[in-house]
Amino acid sequence: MEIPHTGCVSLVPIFNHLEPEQLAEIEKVTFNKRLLKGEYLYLPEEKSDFLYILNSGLIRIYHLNEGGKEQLIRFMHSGEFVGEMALFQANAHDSFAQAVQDTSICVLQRQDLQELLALYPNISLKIMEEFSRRLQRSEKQTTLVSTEKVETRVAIFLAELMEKDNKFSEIELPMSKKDLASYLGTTPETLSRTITIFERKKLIQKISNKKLRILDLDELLMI
Amino acid sequence: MEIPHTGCVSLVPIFNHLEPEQLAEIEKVTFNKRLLKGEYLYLPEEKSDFLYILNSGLIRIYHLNEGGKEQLIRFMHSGEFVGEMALFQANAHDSFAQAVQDTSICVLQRQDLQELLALYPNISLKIMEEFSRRLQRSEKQTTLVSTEKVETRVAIFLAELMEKDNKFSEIELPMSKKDLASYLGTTPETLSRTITIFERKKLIQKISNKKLRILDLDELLMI
DNA sequence: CGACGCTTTGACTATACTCAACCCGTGTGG
DNA sequence: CCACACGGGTTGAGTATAGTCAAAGCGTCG
Repeated sequence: MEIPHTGCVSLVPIFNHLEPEQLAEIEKVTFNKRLLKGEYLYLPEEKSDFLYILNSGLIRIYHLNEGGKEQLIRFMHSGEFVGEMALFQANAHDSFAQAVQDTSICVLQRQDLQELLALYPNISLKIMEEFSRRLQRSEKQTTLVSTEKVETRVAIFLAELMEKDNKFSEIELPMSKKDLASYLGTTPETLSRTITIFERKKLIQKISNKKLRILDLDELLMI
Repeated sequence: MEIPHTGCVSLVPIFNHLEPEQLAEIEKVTFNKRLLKGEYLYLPEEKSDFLYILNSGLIRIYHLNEGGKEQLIRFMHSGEFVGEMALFQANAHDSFAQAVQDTSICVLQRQDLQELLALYPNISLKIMEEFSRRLQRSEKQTTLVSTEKVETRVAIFLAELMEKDNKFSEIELPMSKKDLASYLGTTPETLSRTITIFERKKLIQKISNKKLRILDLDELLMI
């Protein structure tokens, strides 16, 4: 399952300021791990001593509340890392990390990472930047979920997609509606109804299951 | 307003692994800032090049949504730091930081901090640990707010207070009910009603405005 | 083709918000 | 010292919002 020295290191943003020779050093201490669709990278309460960096594929990170309800935290894309909870903090994390496609991952051991950090302090800066981004995003998400109604949350989400991805005002939902509902702190039923309402108001237009056309961005953001 | 070399550095957790001589070095580049109750440490969109470490006092960090509704993010207590958004990330933050008491703060400039990080890599580890904790807390908060109903959120909050602070099952609310409502993603009215319901059910007992006695922790957590 | 899971729609209900009134404690000024 | 204003807190009534449950449609994969 684990094959050393796989060459994924050069692709990783947190290392992209390093010289080729330094990357080669890092290569030597990384391992590769592969997950099939549906398999888990880790489970809550697991004690894990690794930093995982996603090479290719896609990982879905979510919480489960007491009642078994899912809360999607985020997706992890190529180049992003996870596992830091276990590395920098005694506490176990409490999330699930599940591959939604076949996935390839760089694995770095705690010990090796800590040596790297001492050797190349800029790696720390990169990691802190990423943390900072994630934290900011997470705090914003809490604000959205707790102060805005579902319609507004959906509208904002669509508008943000639009900013990244605005080919002819067409956007593609980056996840299933079920996951999106969970991410936005609502249910699939309510999400579905909300999208239908937007369509009736001529704000958007369904193209296919995952694709939408934004007809009136300004009006959408007024909601 | 800003008085250099104030001696606050030795109290700061992220530096507590350093030697006295090293602390003295850091002292030289820190400044002290004082805020009166109600004053702001920073506002959203402000470009700030500083790391702030709270020496004494209390700071309230919150977001404002489009409609002007407040979302309390967290309180910053002695020894905690803030300002990292501006330091590690190009983006401006989007929160307000307001003193709720008279407050004294250590200020470190970007440049100086970066030099310190290069010199003492362990500081990075401390900061990452703290980020990690904050991120975990924030993601958990999102989950709570979006998957649990208000009763449950309040119950969990009280139970967590109890764990820290369980002198004779008496707990003291660490903030006003107004702020607590915002923190828990609800309104003061609903929070008030919820507490009254708990009291009617003999789960808790009001002692004073800020103090409660927990009568039945197990039952409370069943909700 | 059938099974499964995701999605949509409908009807009903629970939950929590809004608005308004009132209470209470504290601090200020006459 | 009292009166009053102010902000926080509580209570009530009415309503909006979104959740639940159920059924049926749709797509995809074996």
